[in-house]
Amino acid sequence: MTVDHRGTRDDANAQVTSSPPISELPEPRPMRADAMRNHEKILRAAEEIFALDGVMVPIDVVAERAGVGIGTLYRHFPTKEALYDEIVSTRLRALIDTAHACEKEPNAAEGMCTFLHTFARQASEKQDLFDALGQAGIDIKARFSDMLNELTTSMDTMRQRSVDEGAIRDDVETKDILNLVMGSCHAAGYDGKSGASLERLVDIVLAGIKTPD
Amino acid sequence: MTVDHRGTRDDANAQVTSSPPISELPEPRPMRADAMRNHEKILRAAEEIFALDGVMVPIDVVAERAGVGIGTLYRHFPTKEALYDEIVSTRLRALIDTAHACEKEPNAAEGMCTFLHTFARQASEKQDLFDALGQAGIDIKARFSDMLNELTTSMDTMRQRSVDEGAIRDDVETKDILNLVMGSCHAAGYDGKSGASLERLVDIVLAGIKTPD
DNA sequence: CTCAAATCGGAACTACGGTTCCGGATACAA
DNA sequence: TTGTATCCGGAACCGTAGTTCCGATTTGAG
Repeated sequence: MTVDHRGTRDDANAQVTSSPPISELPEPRPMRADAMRNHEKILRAAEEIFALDGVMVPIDVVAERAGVGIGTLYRHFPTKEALYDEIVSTRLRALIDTAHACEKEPNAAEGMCTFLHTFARQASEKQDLFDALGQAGIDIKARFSDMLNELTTSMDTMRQRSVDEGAIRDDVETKDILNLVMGSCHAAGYDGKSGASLERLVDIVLAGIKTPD
Repeated sequence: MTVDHRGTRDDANAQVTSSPPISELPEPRPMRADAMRNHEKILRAAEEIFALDGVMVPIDVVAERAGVGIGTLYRHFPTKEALYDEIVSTRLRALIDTAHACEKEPNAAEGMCTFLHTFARQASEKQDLFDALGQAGIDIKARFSDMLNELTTSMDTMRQRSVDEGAIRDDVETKDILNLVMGSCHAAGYDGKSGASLERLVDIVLAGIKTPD
């Protein structure tokens, strides 16, 4: 916790050696071929492992899976969290895009339905996403607060429009819906076969929030 | 993980010194007054702290709160998990009793409703209970598997009877309901004020599982 | 009051996960 | 081919949390 997260490492700066105020772009050199290859390998390994085991996996497991040493991993990502950020924010971004797409659906309630199903599937397939969204406490959420805001804002648009349509009740908050769906993911997750049952659970939530009678 | 959990300590055995087969109760001596007092203090402190902060609190925090040293704590409970067990199983027991009581309700669906509300309130007030029920993975659940079984069995009776009454849909599993309600607790928990909103969330779940139309 | 048994307290040990450091290997420009 | 800037690997280091150990203290029977 409370990590600095700034250039203690040679990330991609430290170019200018003398004459400070020259504002030319000093072409930071492309990165060696093997380094680039390793960067990719690490990213891919992290993606798989985080998806399967969540945030809690020891960092060296990722390194091993990628087939590189720990030192190498840390050369490319200054912190475990930095690596984690990379993966999760990509996934969050995709989710946000989906949300924006669903917003455009003429029938708001239908858009919401579509989105929640996608959301649930994503969260239950990618353990790391699930962790970021629910489990792990304040600190990890704070890290993605901007994206999280964008997501809930988008969801809230859908929700409000659905309420206006008279499709869902007006006394449910967006965050509630989100957490209810997370509950579904949790339930489905422990079964192993997260297939059909997840769909069913999300439908239950949808049934629960729709306008009575 | 994988703790022995058996008498590496002087818990309350080690009585017979010679002549093994004498089956008299060798009165293990009542425990000194101060020891008994400390035992109580530890239990009370653990109850409060676990309720507030969950399973993750360092053990020495509990000791400090109880006003005893770590050594003393370990004299009374051979393991952090042992202490944790004590607290959680008490709470689980109470929950099970409630479940059995609700089972007796003539109107099954109503009983279920009552139970779920109690359940939700308990889980959101006692962080440790919440942890044991949901969060923390396999290992911690295994520890309470017997009680958990008793609980879900009782719930399943209610559920089945409600289905027979035609009150709730027949394609929802008990565990699903449980996890949905846990989702509600999670949602309510982060607000701080877990009061009214929790009630509402549980009602949403109930609305979701009731027979359509 | 006296003393041994029981108990206390916390320093020290262990295990584990994140991070740093640096000698050795490698890529690639000249 | 050669030289060096860059990169690699993993041993070592640090902080955290659980647990053990043992000298100091306290209880309570005689």
